[in-house]
Amino acid sequence: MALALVDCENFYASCERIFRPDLKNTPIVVLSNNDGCVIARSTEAKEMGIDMGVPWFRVKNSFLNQGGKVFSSNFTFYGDMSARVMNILEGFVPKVETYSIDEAFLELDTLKKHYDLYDFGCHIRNLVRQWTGVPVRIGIAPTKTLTKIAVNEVKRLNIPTNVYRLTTKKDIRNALANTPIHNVWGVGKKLDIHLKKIKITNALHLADKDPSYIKQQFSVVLERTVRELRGERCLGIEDNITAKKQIIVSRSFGNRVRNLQTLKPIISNFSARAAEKLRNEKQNCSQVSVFIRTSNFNIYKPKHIGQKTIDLSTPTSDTRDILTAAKKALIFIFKPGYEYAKAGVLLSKFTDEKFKQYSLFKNFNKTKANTQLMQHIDQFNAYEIQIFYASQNISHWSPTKQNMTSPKYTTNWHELPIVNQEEK
DNA sequence: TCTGGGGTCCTAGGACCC
DNA sequence: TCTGGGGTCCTAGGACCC
Repeated sequence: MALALVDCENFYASCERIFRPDLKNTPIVVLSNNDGCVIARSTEAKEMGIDMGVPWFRVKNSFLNQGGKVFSSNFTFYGDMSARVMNILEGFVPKVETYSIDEAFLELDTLKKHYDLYDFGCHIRNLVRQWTGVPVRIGIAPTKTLTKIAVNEVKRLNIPTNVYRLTTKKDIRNALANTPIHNVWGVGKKLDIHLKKIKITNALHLADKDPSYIKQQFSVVLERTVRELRGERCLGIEDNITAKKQIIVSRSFGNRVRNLQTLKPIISNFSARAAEKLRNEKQNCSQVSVFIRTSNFNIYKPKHIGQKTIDLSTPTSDTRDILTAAKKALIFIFKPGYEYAKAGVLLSKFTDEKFKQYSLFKNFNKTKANTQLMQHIDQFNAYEIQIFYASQNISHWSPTKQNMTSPKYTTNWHELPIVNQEEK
C-alpha cells in the first residue's frame, strides 16, 4: 500500500523564478491582493525570518534593504504552471488527485509491482523540474496523512533528492516523534491548544492514543487522523472531479468604502464574475448570499458584519437573476456609518444545468434564449471583459491595489518571455 | 495608513412531523 | 392541573485546508 504526495516547493515564489533566472538565490516574496500580506516566500526569504501571512508594510523596508524581491500575486500564471505540473503527473500515474494548486496525491499501488517507488519518485521529480522548472518534494507513505509527514521529513532532514519514503514501523515512529502536533494535517490552531493541554505535543503522542477515545473527546475527523497516522488508510484518492458546492467571489478593498453608491457596483461586479464561474461549472444555483464587513484588525473603529442569503424560486445561472438577488441582499445588510473593508458574493445550492426545473411562471422558450445570450456574453468576455451590465463599474472591478505583478508569461501572447540572442 | 481568497466537512440545535 | 419521545431535515457557524 503506497500513496505519494507531490508538493511544489514554495510554489508561487518558484513560479516567479522560472522566467527570471537572475533571481536564483534571491529572497522572493509574493503578496496577497492589495499587496496586503505575504502569502509565499522562497527559502531565502523564510531564512530571513519573513513569516507566512505577515502584513507587508511591517517587513517591507528590511526585506527590500536586504536585497529581497517582491511580486504581487499573478494567479493566472501560477494556475497555468500548476496545470502543466498536474499534466505530467497524470501522464505517469493512473490515479492522481489534484488536491490544491501546488499539491497532488498519487496512488502508487498499481506501480509497486514494476518499479522501486523511491526511484520512481526521483524520476518524476526530475521530469517535472526539467519540463516545467518547478521544484517539487515527494513523500511516499501508506496513508495521505503520512505522506504529508514524509514531505515534512524531506525538509527536516534536508534530503538532497527531495524524495522520502516511509515504510518501516521504526521509520514511521521516528518521523512522528519529530513532527510537532501543529504540523499534523488536520490539526489547526484550536486543536493544537486543546491537544497540548492533555500532553499531546507531537504526532507520535497522538498516534498512540486510542482512536475511540479521541473520537469521544474531539471528533470523528481527528479520530480519522489518528488512524491515518497509525497506517490505516481512511482517506482515498479522489480523482473524479466532483462538482463544486459553492462559489465565492470576494475581495478586501485597497481603500475603505463608506457608502452604498460605491458598494453597489462592486457587488454587481462580484455577482457577474460569480455567475460566469457558475456557468463555467455547468451548474445552476438557488441561493445567492452577500456579505460586507468592516476591518478585522482596527479595534478603534466600529465593527459591522452583514450577511444575507436570498433564495431563488428557480435555479439559475443567468447573471441578471443573480444581480437582482445580490442587490436585494446588499440593501438589506448595508448600514451607514461604517468603513467597509471587505465584501463578497456567495452562490450555493447547486443543481446540474442539465436538469432544468422550469418555473410555472417562466416561459420555456425565453429561458432557452437567455441561456444562449449568457453563452455569447461569456465568449465575448473570455479574453477581456467587453460586455457588462449597467450596474457594474468596469473601470474598478473592485477597489484593490496591486502594482508589482509579473507578466502572464505563459497565457498572454503579448507577455511571452523574450529570448535574447546574446544571452544564449 | 497598510493584514488574502476560495474552498470542504462536521456538528449542534431548531423546526417540523407523527 | 397534569403537557412525550423519537426521528429527520436543514442551516449557521466553527474548524480546517492550501
